[in-house]
Amino acid sequence: MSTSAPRKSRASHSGSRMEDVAAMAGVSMITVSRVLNTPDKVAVKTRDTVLAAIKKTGYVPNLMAGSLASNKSRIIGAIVPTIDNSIFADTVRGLSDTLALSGYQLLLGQSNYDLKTEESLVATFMGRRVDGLVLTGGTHSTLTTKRLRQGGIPVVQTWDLPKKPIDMVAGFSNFEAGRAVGQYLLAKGWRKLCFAGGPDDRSAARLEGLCSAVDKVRGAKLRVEPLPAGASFAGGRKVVASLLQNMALPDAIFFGNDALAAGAVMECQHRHIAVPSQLAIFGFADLDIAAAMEPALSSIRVPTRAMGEVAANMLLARLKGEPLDEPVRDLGFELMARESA
Amino acid sequence: MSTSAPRKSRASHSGSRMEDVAAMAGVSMITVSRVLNTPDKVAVKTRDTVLAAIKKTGYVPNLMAGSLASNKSRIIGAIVPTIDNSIFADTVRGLSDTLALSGYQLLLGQSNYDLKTEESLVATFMGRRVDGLVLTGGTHSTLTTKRLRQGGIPVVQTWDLPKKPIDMVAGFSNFEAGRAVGQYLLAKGWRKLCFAGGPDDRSAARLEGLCSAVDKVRGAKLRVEPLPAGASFAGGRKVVASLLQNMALPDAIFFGNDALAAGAVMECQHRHIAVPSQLAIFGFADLDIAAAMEPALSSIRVPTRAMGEVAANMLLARLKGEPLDEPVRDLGFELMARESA
DNA sequence: TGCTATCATGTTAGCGCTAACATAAATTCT
DNA sequence: AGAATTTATGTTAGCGCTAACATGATAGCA
Repeated sequence: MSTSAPRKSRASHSGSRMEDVAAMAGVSMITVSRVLNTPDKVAVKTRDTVLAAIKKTGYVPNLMAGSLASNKSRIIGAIVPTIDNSIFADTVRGLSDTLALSGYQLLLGQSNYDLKTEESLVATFMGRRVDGLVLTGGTHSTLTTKRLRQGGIPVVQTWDLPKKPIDMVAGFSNFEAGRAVGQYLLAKGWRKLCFAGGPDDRSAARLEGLCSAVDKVRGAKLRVEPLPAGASFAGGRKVVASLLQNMALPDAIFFGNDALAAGAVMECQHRHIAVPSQLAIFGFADLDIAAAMEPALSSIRVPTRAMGEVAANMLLARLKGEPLDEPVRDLGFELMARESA
Repeated sequence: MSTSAPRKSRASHSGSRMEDVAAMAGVSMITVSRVLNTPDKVAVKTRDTVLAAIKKTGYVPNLMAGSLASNKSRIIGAIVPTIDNSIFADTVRGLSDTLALSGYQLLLGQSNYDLKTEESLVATFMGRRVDGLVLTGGTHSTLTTKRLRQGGIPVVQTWDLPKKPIDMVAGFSNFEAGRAVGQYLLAKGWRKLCFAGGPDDRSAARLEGLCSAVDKVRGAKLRVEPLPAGASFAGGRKVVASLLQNMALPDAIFFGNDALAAGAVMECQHRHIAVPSQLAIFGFADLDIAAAMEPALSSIRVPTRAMGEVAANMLLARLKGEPLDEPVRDLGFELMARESA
């Protein structure tokens, strides 16, 4: 019989607490805690009594209190430029699925391609004591980088291969991807190339790669068509339309995204421009639509989901204290040569 | 001069704590707390001193500790079937953006269309003491419903109009959407209709609506082509191919998703089936591609992003203690009549 | 000028849980 | 059998912060 003191002042909304369960089961609080966290360390009989008490009281453990006491939140923060872009969504899904298997939750933030926003998200996430952090890309504000280097929590950068990683990396080389596309298009004989992509640093890296290929071939020219962030079919159509209007139709366009590229193909069909003979179109990310449409879209297949999974596994390994053989993993990409280029 | 006792035993990884900042600024901890949470209640001069101390120490407040003490987490939980479907991604984005404006973060969970998974996510989220919860759809396990009704936290259901809402709703009627499509297709003279959609309850509601329209018209027939969850262009192509193979091509198909519908259109183009004269195709969700493709896809425009925004605002209002005039909001839908049907 | 209202800050007492150490009981070993 | 180990449970002391109340200083008003 225990003297369970009734709840004092500041009552929370919540129902029963661990104390109530412990009282009902006739054990101490720590035993209840152990039943929940390390059941193996509790005798089967005791465990069953406690479990019964939990069920009876409808006890829901307060994980925030647990996190504070143990200094482990079981939350991983992830920051993506935007979630309404299916390519990042796939990475988030890979992350979320893998983390869920180990009982971790995902706190999601969107930077909207803005380093300042990312900076404040990182600060908030650190304040919430996330156990780990996943970032998109390799470019961050100096404050962000500094905080993360000092913070002592594991960090994975994805979607690129930064030269000076903060900690771990699960990505691929945007530069090499751009170069591969350049070499491919040039090998096919096209000389007037066009790059139509967003303003972010990963697009920039692909553009650099493309440039490096173009620079190697005499007579090859490159035009850059800057696009706002956020890919859309309509955007792709517009690019073709405006290029045509300016009498500046190139031989081939490398888009920052398959949605843009697909839109461009649609515009070409509308205007009876033959793809690829009159205009070759190359996409990026190898979305579902790329292989499904006609003409099928040539594209770069990127390990979208794998980056999320690998990032999650790297974090989990680190959190378990396992040594990591390879903190920087290049997951590669694949050039999918199809009909459109 | 304050006697700042050095940190005792169980040291956490973290840097400075509120105590250190308070000591440096020569004030009590609660003043630091107020500078952070209710700056208006602190004299400007004191505030500046404290702010300077915060900057100097690089103090990052431990939000978990704050949450525990105040019983407010500033975290909203959201559960979607899957994030890699752009339609839910839009809702998540609306949520996240709106919540961020008020300093709330989003804890994201994926149910994979499984009520048991949803149930355990709800339990975890409640354990984390989220301040509010956003659910997709109106069908949940009885335990989930019970827990949420008792839990006392604000809940918003989205993407449907449940008959017995748990709490608040920001959705639209899938039944009415299905019926609207049925009436539209029938009015155009098509009689052999086909429904190709997923197994979830919202698809089911649309199918019911479609049925109710079909039942009213003599000679109208409906065939159901069950599809796995998860829309894809390739899936849409397959539907047409298999229907054709079985010599069972209907007059019109209502798909559960624009990606499926777009795939179907592509397959028709491939097989030289005229759309809509030989086969009408109707999509759902009015994704970007619907208006951009050719023939443009008829579809149901759904307030994807708005549902997220409205859900967020409902939660925020409730958390501020403002009374809510309309706990159930039907955000409607719009039938976009284009070329494909 | 005295008396109340307002503002600025401080003190006390937890929020609900777990780490670390302590103890008691059951087991193994020599 | 007695010491050394293992297993099962308990006790103590916080994790880092904020609510609630208390206090002292300043301003407002007749």
